[in-house]
Amino acid sequence: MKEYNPKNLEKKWQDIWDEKGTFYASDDKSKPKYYALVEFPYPSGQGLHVGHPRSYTALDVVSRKRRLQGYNVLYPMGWDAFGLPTENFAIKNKIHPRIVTEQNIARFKSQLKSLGLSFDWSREVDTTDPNYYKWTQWIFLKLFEKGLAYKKEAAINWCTECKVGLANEEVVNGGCERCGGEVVRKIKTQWMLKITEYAERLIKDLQIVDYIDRVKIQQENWIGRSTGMEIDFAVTGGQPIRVYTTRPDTLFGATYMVIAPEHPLIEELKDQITNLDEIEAYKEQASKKSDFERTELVKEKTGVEIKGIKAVNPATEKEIPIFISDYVLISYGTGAIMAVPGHDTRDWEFAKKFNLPIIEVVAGGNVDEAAYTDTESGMLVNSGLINGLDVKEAKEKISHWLEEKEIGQRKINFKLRDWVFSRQRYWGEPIPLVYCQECGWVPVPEEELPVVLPEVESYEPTENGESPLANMREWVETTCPKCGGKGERETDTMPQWAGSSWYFLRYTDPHNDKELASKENLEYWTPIDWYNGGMEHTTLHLLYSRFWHKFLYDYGVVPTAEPYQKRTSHGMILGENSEKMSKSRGNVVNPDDIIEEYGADTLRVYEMFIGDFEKSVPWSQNGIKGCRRFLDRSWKLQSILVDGATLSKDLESTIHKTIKKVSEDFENLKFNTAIAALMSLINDFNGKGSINKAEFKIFLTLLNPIAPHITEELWEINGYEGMVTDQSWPQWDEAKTKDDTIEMAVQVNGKVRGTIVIAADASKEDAKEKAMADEKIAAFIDGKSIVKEIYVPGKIFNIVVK
RNA sequence: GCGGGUGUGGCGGAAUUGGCAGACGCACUAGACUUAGGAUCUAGCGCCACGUGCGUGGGGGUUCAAGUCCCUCCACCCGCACCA
Repeated sequence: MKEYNPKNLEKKWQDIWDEKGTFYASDDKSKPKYYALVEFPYPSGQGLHVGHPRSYTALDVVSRKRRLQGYNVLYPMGWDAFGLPTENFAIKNKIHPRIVTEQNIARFKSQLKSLGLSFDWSREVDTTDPNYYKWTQWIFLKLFEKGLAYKKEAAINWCTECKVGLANEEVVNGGCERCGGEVVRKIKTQWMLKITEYAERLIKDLQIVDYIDRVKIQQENWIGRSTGMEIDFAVTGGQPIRVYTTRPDTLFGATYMVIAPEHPLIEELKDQITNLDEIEAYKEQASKKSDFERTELVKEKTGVEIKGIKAVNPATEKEIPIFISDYVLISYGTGAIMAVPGHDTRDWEFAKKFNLPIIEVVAGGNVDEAAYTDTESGMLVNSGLINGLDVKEAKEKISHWLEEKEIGQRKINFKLRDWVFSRQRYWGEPIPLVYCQECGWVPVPEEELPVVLPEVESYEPTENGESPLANMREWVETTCPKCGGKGERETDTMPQWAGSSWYFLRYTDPHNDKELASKENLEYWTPIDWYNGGMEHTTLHLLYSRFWHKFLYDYGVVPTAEPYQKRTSHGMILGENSEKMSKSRGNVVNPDDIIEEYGADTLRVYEMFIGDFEKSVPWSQNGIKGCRRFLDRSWKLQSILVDGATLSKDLESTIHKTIKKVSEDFENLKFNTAIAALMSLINDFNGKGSINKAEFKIFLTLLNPIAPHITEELWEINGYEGMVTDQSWPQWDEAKTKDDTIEMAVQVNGKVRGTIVIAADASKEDAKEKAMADEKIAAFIDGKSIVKEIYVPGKIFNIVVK
């Protein structure tokens, strides 16, 4: 028997698969299709992380199994290659981001190939390829055409030292990550996409897809639909302030108002405000904080009363003070709230600090101690016309009253905000618009796409916060496509999310230069049958891509309302010390090293066996060794291999059970227990001392999706016909998975006191007879009287005694 | 803070969804083989006070029966919109 040498045999099979195009999806549409998708990676300079293969191997297992089941499988891979780290690396090392990207992709690709993943490499896509981003730009133009892209002022993080716009991640403790300089929020006009227009459908259509619950819940909460009221509060000497509240029932308890520091009211009423200096100083301070910092409850509430103006509570008709405070965000609701300290925790804390009156309007708690926020029980008090009602009734009645008086209207609100789509960066898709003094923003004609990124020497940020492209006057200055006059190109680029919002469509027809993909191919391949990816993409990537897909559906480009039929999520792989793997922690494991030492099959088995697929799990070098041992034992089965075309009697039932277990576990992300079942099967083979060819064949086929190289090799050297990839998935006979006799636990007063061997369908009488015959069990019953007997056939027999 | 999630041996985990807690693997211990062992094989392996004992983050409850259901408390992890 040859030795198991993964290094040689894995390369051998990878070359064979490549040469034969074994895993190319066919465009022959007569076969049933299966589209499996994993998130394409950002090809970072660090190379592949051991976390990547967890997801990729999982759906590789599913894809390989589907092929054996006769499906035409599309399992593609590509590169989400625009992005900040590449650009920063390029600036720092004076290499063009194009070159950096190419190098990183080459590295990633060779690493992925060495894992033996069954990707269809003929359909590889790269978001930075002009032939690809042509269509990203095309989609943007369609969004623009339909009025879903618009310009709006929005805040960016601005480093006052480097004079650069920063990503949130580049802001560390309020300072610039690179220079430590002060970071403020600077207002810039930015392109926005109206994802909020799709908010309702993005929630509703979660009902028609099969996503794991926590993904659905997180998306729903992120979209944050709430029903409430907008209510106008009169202001002395000015226009009324409109607030949004989900608790109109507490209106009588509103003892002051708070507006966000950015609220336009301050500008409007600045002539009447007597402490404008103080207000401006507070605004200045607030501009330095992110929304996240501002809403943290742990910190002390801050704010300033706006002196010189007052609001009037429309229910009590009392004058109440108006504050500005940074705990109210301009981006949610109307940017102003009615504060009800008795029944909102944040308002309560603010009221305590500024000594404002707290009025109880829902009885049930103690508003001197804490805000009473319960909406289930509790009755309205101190509330005029709604006294004595419960919260639900009160909401209805006060809403009606406000509508009649025309000072309030019902309003559905979303936490979801529109998508800030501009970046002042070089390494992204140019936004294909031209600004003309005469015509305004004009789209670049479709036939002129792609608008290619200009190749230049310097892509460093500009002094004033504009994109690096703004310095490239030759590129910027153009003619207006509409009137032919002078025009200037938009110099902001798209965020990295753009390219990843539709990449899965391109895989169906990656070389098409007429459309983003042909109708026939989209009809055949979409929707994606199974999409696996990280939980960290649940609220952004997943939502953005669903939004684009729905837009394309409305536009008539794609045939389905939802892109992904099924979505699952894998847990993170942590370092051996249970902390997140990172260079700075020094706990990074490089998959190349594992493949070098143990082989790709061992790494694949390990990543699938390591633990519950959906949970995060620490890396373990010892665990790797155990998985290599499993493959060694699989290899050594050859030494006990004998002839035989049918399953031997004593292994038949075990094998059928294992086929069932493995088949089902692969469908349910339970790769760990599937592998455990295969390990047990090996133990059974070794226990018996021999394995025949029919049995070995099934074993190899079951193991193949997880460990494809070793199984092909064993298939070949033991004289089986063809390749494992040409076989069909084994079937199990349900009848043969059922045991005739079982060992049943017998309990006395709920505690197991012994077991009996009994027919699976035995009667209670049989069970009792057997149980009483058992000395140990009998001893526990002896001298006591039987009160109750619970017999659950096939499961348990419990005797209750007194 | 808001939203989501997770707590089971020394470790990763399993448990047909209310029915024998600890499958499978790692680590460890003993033995075999061996010139050798970080190889291989065999056996053992939750805890202790060794009992009709205890045990699934803590406390309480429902049930003949609870890791699983209910209440409550605690700890940890992930996301928070310009990282991908």
